[in-house]
Amino acid sequence: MDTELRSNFLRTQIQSDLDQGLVDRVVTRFPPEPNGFLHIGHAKSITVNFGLAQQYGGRCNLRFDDTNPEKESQTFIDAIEEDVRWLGYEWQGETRYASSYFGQLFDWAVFLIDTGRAYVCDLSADEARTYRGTLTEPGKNSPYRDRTVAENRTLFEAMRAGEYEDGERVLRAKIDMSSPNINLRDPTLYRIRRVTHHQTGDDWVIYPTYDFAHGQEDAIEGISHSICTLEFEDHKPLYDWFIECLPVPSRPRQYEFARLNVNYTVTSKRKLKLLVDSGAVAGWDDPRMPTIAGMRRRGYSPEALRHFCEEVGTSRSDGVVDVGMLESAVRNDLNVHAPRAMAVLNPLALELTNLAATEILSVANHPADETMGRREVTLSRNIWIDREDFRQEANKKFKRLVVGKRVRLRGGYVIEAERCDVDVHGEVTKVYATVVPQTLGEDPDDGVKAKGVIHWVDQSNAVEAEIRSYDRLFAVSDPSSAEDFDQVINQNSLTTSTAFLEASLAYAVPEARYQFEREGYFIADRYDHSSEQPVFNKVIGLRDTWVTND
RNA sequence: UGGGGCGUCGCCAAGCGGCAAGGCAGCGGGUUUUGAUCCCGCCAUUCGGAGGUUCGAAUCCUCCCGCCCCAGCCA
Repeated sequence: MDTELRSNFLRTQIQSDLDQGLVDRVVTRFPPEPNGFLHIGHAKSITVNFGLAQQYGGRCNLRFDDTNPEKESQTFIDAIEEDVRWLGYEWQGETRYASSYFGQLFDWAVFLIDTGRAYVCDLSADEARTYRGTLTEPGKNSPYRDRTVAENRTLFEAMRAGEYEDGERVLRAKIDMSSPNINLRDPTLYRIRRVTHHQTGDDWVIYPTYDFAHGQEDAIEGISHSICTLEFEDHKPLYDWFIECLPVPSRPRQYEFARLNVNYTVTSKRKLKLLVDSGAVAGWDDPRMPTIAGMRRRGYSPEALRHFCEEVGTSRSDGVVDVGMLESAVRNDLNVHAPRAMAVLNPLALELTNLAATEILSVANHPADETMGRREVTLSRNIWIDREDFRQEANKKFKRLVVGKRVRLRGGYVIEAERCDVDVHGEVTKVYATVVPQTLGEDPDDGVKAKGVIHWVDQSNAVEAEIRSYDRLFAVSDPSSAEDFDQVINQNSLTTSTAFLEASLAYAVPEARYQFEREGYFIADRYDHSSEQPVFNKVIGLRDTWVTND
């Protein structure tokens, strides 16, 4: 699956910067906060940042933006690193942490104080909000705004030394309380938080805010293009203000793109956490979750995800991508890479009354790729077929087995149904059929061709397996607009059943993907599958254009 | 009613003054031992709207309309 690189504003910008000699090397970074698992929106950001670096021969860093220890943890750091690698990317050098720059950031805060550009403010959070004004009214200066440099230094050192309670004081930039851009109304640079940090332990009781940290982190790492999402555009003047006021080692530039939205799913860490905490799903990596770990367990491949992100494009206009586009990318990849096998999910017994002895058939593992080889499949007198593939009578549109009619057993013979057993409820319990001789690889001599092809599994060595079929987690296209998740969650998003697999599938390893012919794509569960107790997750069904009107 | 963005086919999205790419979905037809795949064809005289500049505008200018973001000591 070749992915054409299409033009977008970021590539145009970078190409221009390179051509004009504004930058000599592209350096990007993927900067997640370790407060949850990565989701499809992050996958987009990852492909954008690592992809750009790759395309232009540059580098991309992985940096944890860990400036708010309250919600962060090592667990998330580990999961995120694994996700990035699994997606197929390797970052430059060691993993970076905003927290490893805390010392430098503190010194720069002092520099701002010394140059009269920052002050310690004693206003409470509520008071500060009042002073900030509103969208249409300017704010008022804090009564602490004109403290002397000396006083500010003393107070800020005392904040660091832990002499004040959480929230008692903050360090703020002195910019413009009447700016129409609220981010410039003396934003907070440091706040007091007596929280043990997952990286720095109890070294600090004050932590820098995102605004004061991010640009400087970029400058320290020599980031040339700091790419983020649209909602940070209003922060750019502040980002630039710090870069210009501080003796930073480089001059990074921020660029913003529209975040990825996909219908029938949510891409908000807060909402995903809600799903996990409420027990609506089994965890962050539940196959129904739009997290990278969830999609991995579901059976989506890194290639499919990368291709999807490229196909969707990167622009500055908000939009909602149809989940069908993601599914298309998944099917596309699986169609090419997944070996075929047979499994019967809804078994109905069928006896081949004229089959004398068990035969061994050679079946191709892929209809269009002979390099995937062939496998041997046994055919015995008793086999399983799918209940949906048999009818006592049907119209001409039905291309499966009907009493008195013929179908071909995939990879095997054409058979003809003679009769069937029916129980007291009218349900078919067993089908009897005969093998039409001389039909291995050729049509019947009598000219009566098979109506279609059905899959089957030999009863004599069938492997029993648990099948977990997934449907979309939400019943509505825009679940994020709902006030209450309970209203929009699809209560039947998981269905478990037992299936019979062809014998060769007993050797499937965890995370191996197959197409169970005519059923869909399946993956051996990463955690629960074993040869003794096979467990397969349904990745996605085959495209189905069959109109059920017969 | 302040500031910042965005509006090109049902959904994404190229295009950057020279006469509307591509993908997804959809619709026809062909091939097929998967109702899959594959193949062929169709699918915006028109770019939120109205004016204007120009030989020529989706691309430039003006006004209007619609949608998104910002008032965390979150990121």
